[in-house]
Amino acid sequence: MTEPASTFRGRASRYDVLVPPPGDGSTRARLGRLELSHGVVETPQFMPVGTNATVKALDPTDIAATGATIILANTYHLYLRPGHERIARLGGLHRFMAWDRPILTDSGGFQVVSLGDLRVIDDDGATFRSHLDGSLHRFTPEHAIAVQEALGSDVAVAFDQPVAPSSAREHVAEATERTHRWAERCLAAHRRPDQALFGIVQGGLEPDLRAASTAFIAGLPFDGICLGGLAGDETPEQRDATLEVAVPVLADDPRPRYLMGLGSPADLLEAVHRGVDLFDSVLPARVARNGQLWIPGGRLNIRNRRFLDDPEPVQDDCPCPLCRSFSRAYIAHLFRADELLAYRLATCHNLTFTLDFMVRIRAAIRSGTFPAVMPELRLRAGRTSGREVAEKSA
RNA sequence: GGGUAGGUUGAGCAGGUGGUGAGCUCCGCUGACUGUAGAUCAGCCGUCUUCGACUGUGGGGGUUCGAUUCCCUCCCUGCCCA
Repeated sequence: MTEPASTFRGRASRYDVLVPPPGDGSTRARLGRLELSHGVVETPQFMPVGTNATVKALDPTDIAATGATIILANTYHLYLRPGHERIARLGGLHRFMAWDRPILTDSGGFQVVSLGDLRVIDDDGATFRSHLDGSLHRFTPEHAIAVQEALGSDVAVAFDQPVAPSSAREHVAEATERTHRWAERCLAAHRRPDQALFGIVQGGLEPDLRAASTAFIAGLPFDGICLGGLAGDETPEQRDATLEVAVPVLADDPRPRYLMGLGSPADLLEAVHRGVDLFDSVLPARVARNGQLWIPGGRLNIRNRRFLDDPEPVQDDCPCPLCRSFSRAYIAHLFRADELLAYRLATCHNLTFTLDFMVRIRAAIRSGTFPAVMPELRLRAGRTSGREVAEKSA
C-alpha cells in the first residue's frame, strides 16, 4: 500500500486517508482507514444502530454477515437499562453483547430532541423523564462521558444539543453555543486511554453558524468530527448545502468526518461525494421491520398481496440469509403471519444491501472512478421515498 | 320432529323493543419512517359523478305516514331433547 495522504494519531485511534479527493474539485469523496481499539474500519462506512446493545432482531453473527465492521450503541438507553455500571461489572459492552469489533456510543444527545416532551434542558445539562418508568435522570457532559467510559466503547461522542433543522435561528444559535461549551467539558472529563472521543458540530442550516461551529469543534482536540443536527426535517438540497459549508472548513483536517443519522443509500452517496466518511442510521433496520426491502433501483413493500405468489428471491445476487434461501412469497407470508423470523431476515437484507452499497462506493473511490460512477450508483440506490422504481418481471 | 339462541358492510362483533344503523377490531390497500419511547404510525377500507349522494340490519309478505324494531311465512346456523 502506498503512503497515506494524511495520518491522524488520536488518543485511541488512528485515521489514514488512503485515497484523497482527486483535487480537480469533482468530488470530496475519500477513502480512509480508521483504526480503533477493537479493529479497523474502512471508510466511507455505515454503522448499523444497536441502541439497546443489540441491532434489533439480529445476533452478532448476523450483524457481521451483513458486512458491518462497527456498530453504534446508545449511552442513554444503556444507562437506563440495564445500567452502565452493571455492564462494566459484567466486563464491558463488547463482552456483554458478544460483539468484539468496534463500537461507537452515541452520547444521549439525540434523546434531547427525540424525547422532546420528556426532558428539560439548561446550561449545565438535561433532565430526562425516563420513557420506561417516568423516573427523573440528569445528564451532563461529564455524566455522558462517565457512562460511555463505563460501557467501554471504542469511540465516545460528546454530549450535545441537537435541534430540528427547521428550528428558528435564535434557537439554533443557543443550542450551538451550548454544544460548544459542553464539548469542552466532555474533553476535560474524558480519561479512558483506550477510547477515542469525537466532537459534534451543530449550527443547523444556518451557513454562518454551521461554519463557525465546524471551526470551533475542529479547533478542539477531538479524534473525529461529527456533523450533528442533520438527517432530520431538512430537504436533501438543504443538507447538501450545509455539507458544502461544513466540509470545506475541515478541508485540511486529517480526522474522520461523521454525519450522524444518515441512512438511505441515496443520501449516503451524496454525502460521501461531499466528503463524509462515516454514517449511522436506524433507517435500513427500521424500514425492514416495517416491511420495506431495498433492492437495486428501488424497494419492495413486501406486505403487498402480489408477493404471496412470487417464487423469486428478493434480490438475485444478494448473499444475505433471506435471499440465499427464501422466496418473496415466503418472507411475505412471514410478515403477514407476524412471525419473528420476518424481522430478522428483512433486517439482514437491508443492512446487507446498505453495507454492500458502501463497498461499491469504496471500490469506486479506490479505483479512481468515483465521481464518474455516481449516476450508476444513484440508480442502484433508488429513490428514498415514493413508489418503488424497480420491479422484477412477474 | 320438538325446544332454544341467533342471522348487521370480506371475517368477528357492538348497537338498535316504530322516527336518520357505515361504530369497533381483524383482514385488505396505500403512504411514512434517517445519532430507535417505532416488529411502529397515518390515511383508506358498501357503491357512486366522494366538501356530497345513494344503498344496506337473511328472503318474501303484512300492519303503518314511517319497520332493523310489530305480525305472518320461508331459508340458514349453533346448542339441547327426541
